Amino acid sequence: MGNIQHTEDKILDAARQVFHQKGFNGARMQEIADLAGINKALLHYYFRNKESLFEKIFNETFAQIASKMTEIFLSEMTLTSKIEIFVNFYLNFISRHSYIVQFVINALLDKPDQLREIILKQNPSPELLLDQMKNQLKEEMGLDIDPLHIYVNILGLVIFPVVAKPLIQSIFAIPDDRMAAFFEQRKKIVPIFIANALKGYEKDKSFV
Amino acid sequence: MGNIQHTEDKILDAARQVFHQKGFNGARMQEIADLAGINKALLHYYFRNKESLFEKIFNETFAQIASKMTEIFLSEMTLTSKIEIFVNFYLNFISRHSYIVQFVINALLDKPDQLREIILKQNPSPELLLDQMKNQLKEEMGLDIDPLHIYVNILGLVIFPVVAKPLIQSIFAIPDDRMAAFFEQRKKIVPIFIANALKGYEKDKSFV
DNA sequence: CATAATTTTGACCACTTGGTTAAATTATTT
DNA sequence: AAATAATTTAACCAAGTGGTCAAAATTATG
Repeated sequence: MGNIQHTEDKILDAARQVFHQKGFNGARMQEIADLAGINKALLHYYFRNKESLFEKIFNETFAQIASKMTEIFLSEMTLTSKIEIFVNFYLNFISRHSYIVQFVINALLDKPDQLREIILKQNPSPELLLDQMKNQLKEEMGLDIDPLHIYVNILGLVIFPVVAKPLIQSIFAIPDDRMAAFFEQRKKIVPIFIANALKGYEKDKSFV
Repeated sequence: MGNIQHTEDKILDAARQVFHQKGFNGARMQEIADLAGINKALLHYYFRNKESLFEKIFNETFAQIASKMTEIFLSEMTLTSKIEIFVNFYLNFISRHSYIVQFVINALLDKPDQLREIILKQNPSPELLLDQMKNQLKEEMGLDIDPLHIYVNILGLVIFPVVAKPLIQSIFAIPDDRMAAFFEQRKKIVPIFIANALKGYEKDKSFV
């Protein structure tokens, strides 16, 4: 029947799939059109250009992963629990949608300046996240560390392995099944790793 | 004059610069030629195509960072010292050559399959690195953990922040000088973070 | 010096790609 | 039903890109 909702959704579904798999540069407008079962001109009828279509997909994707992070870290739990839940959730999420991490990192490296603008528009509440973590570090563990370090460390431990996976597999010649087991182990090892690390810092000494 | 060494080196210098800054897809053969002060046809006279030129640059770049890592971790020191030295060296190295990390990650995401082949040709000694770390974990700390986790954790803590830098800066609206200070702090915080983490694991309990 | 080999160049080509245009089809309004 | 608006299509275009080729310039060789 060619109502708008129908066509626009088909386009967004197709664009999501292609952008996620191939990134901005690798994606072809023709491929998105084909996948949506429409003409390339119609694609430009609905979305002015590649940039704007990409921006839409990037926004929803980024919001998807950022919102869960915000939800967990703004909830009412001990910091240790939050970290354990966060790590578990993301390692699970990532193992089912590994392309999403690669998609975001790829976009990040490809067009950091455009992303800056895009992300600023989303306007989440980053200060809240920092304050909350800072308080919990101080009150629950007696630590005076810039909370940004902790966030960055957590994310590095979770995200980096996914990005580096192909490299690691090549270098150490690890078969797929052992690699899957490796990522499974990380759900146990990483939260302990972080908890230990925090426990070990000298109390009441500033690291900022 | 026009001896081979001269022209070929000029090409490689130009290619290195352009590939490092813009990655494989972003690089233009014309730009490399211009930067080398030669004709585009001459570029193809010396290097069959873009792929082979890129491969050459990637190889030397990757070897450059991998060799230092091998050197440190195969040396005769306690594991704790190695980690501290490694983290310090790489945070310094990266702060002066941040594009190199981005270049490798970018290549990794862009063409993981080609990289697999390229890296396999380099044939370093990854098993040695694993064995050495495994022994030191066991003998110096009484830990029975897959050493790969530790390497991945270390690299994640060092590399991820560099890749995510623009994202972090946007989200938390951090000015350049505070960001530089942040990376400076990491030289102190990260080695402690890792050392604490390892110290905290229960002795003689297997985590593999 | 003449001839061959090597290096360098300008012009050119095939192909990809994001984007446009004018016409055709379908839906909506009067 | 006629006119107007919205949606869809086929054909086309301009710019960019990696790569080629034949000829010219330079260098090496007998």
